[in-house]
Order: sequence, then C-alpha cells, then structure tokens
Amino acid sequence: MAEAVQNKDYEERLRRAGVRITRPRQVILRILSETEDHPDAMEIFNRAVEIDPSISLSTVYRTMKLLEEMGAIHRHAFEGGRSRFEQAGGGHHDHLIDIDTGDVIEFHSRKIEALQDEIARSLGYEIVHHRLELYGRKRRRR
Amino acid sequence: MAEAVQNKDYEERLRRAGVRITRPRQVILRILSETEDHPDAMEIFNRAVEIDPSISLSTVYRTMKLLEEMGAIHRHAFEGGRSRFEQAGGGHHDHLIDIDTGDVIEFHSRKIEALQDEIARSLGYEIVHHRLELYGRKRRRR
DNA sequence: TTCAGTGCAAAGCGTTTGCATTGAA
DNA sequence: TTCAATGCAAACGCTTTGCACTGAA
Repeated sequence: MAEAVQNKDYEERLRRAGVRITRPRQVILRILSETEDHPDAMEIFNRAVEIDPSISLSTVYRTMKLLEEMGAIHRHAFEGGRSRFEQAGGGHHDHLIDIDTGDVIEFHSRKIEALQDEIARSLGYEIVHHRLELYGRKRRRR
Repeated sequence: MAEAVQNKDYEERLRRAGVRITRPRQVILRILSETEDHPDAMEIFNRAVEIDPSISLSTVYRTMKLLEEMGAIHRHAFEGGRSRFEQAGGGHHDHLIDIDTGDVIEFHSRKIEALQDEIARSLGYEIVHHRLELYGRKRRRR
C-alpha cells in the first residue's frame, strides 16, 4: 500500500513538468490522492463528475496518460477489459485480485522475484518487467 | 511445449461434442495442429486464407471460442491488445515473452507455484488461477 | 494575449453478434 | 431435408483523437 500521496505533491510535479493545473486536473488529482483502491477510468470519471459535472471522460483518460508518462501512476490490465490505475511510489509489488469483488491486494515476494530472474537467465533472457497476478477467492473460515 | 496435436484428435473431440466438421474448421484445426507458436486471431486468419480464401475472421473467432470452451486451447491476454492462442494439453506453464520479437517461451516453476499458494493462503485467499508473464530481452552474448 | 487543455463527437481496435444464406449430416 | 455454421456488415466496449472553443499563465 503506497502511503497516501498528497495531491499537492502531484501538483508540484506537474508544475515542474511545465503543465497547467486546470480545474479538471485538480479534481482528478484529488481523487487519486484520496484513493486506496485500484479504480478504472470510468470509476475515476464517476467520482470526478460528482465534484465537477462538466468533466469529460476524455480528460480522465488524457490525465491518466499524462501521469503514467510522468511515472506518477501505474496502469494495470487485469482481467476484465478495463485498465485500472494506482499511484506509483509504493515500491514494486504484485497483485492478488479477489474474483468475487474485484478487490486488489498488493504483495511482494523477494523469493519469487529471485526465481523469476533465475529462470529468465537460464533461458538466455533478461527480464525487463513482469506481471504476476493471483486471482482468488476468500477462504471460507472454518 | 505441447507435443504436436494431430488435427484428427481435434476432429474426434469435436465430433464427440456433436459439432459439424466444416471446411473452415478443418482448415483452422490443421493450422492449430501444425502451430508451434502462440498466434493471435489475425495471424490464424491470415494462414487460413492462404489455404481457403473464403474463410472469414468471424469464423476464426467463433472456432477459437468453441475450442476454448471445450478446453482444447488456451487464450492469453499478453501485452499488446490481441489475444493469443495455444493448444491446451501440455500441462500448466507460464510464459516468457520476448519483447523484441513477440516470441513466447514456456516455463514452469514448482517453487514459484508453491510460493504463490503460500502467499495467497497467508492473505486468506485460495488461488483460482494466476498469470505469470516475464517480459524480457535476449541477453547479449559476451 | 497565447496556446495548452478541454468537451464533444467521431474514429480506432480487437472482438462479438444479427441475419440471410449455405452446406454437413 | 434440416438446422448448425458461415460470411458479411454492423455493433460493442474501451480507449484515443480531431477539432473548435476556453481558460491558465
């Protein structure tokens, strides 16, 4: 879990990148900074519209792309079609997706990462990035 | 690498499932049985058209869906938009994708699988399925 | 004042689907 | 003969883009 990022931090980064801090962007940044989950564009759009009804879905997508290129957020293509976003900055981790609720739990395994490197090396490859997603269901308490 | 599957095997399974062995299906089954790689629908379509120019892309998709539902093939959503297919039956494995060529290398790690189960269990979950994809580049021979 | 950013509608892309026709059994 | 399967074109779901307008700097 990335520690909550202040939207001021985002604004600061954007300003430094020479980007204008417009009203729609303020709204989206605020949503992202308050977000603990992994929302998709439509979800972000819905939350944004409640704050400012004039915001468009295109702007959400454009802003996400901007933030992604700045390395401020990560985009994930979990199963289900839509891309889902999360704030960057919490260090590398993988995901366990609850197939009943869509909830995402982050985890990290140094051991698995080491094994991945080992496997890639033995196949003559160098890993550039990877994707490890566990799709599961809450274990019934017995 | 799944050992080459004879298209006769596919035909047999399809017949038992009560579906008609049409000309387009024969063509697609032949392509799949001769395939060593992980082609996408368009790739299969292109190969099919060379054998029978009247085949349509819809039929490729419909046939892939049919085979998938029968458990005869697996569909993978690697990076890059298009779904890619492979024959089922080679036992579970994960994938290393060459980011320069798109080539796919299959691998399996009992250790990684065990660690995944352990992690899921410790988070109170039961894994239904997972996705482990390594995206890499051939190591420069030195 | 200027031009980056916006909303809107349209396009793009991979995939699916409705429908009239065809061909396997 | 019958109805499952096909080809075609249109629709779909998510995402991107062209364009004229707007508002941050």
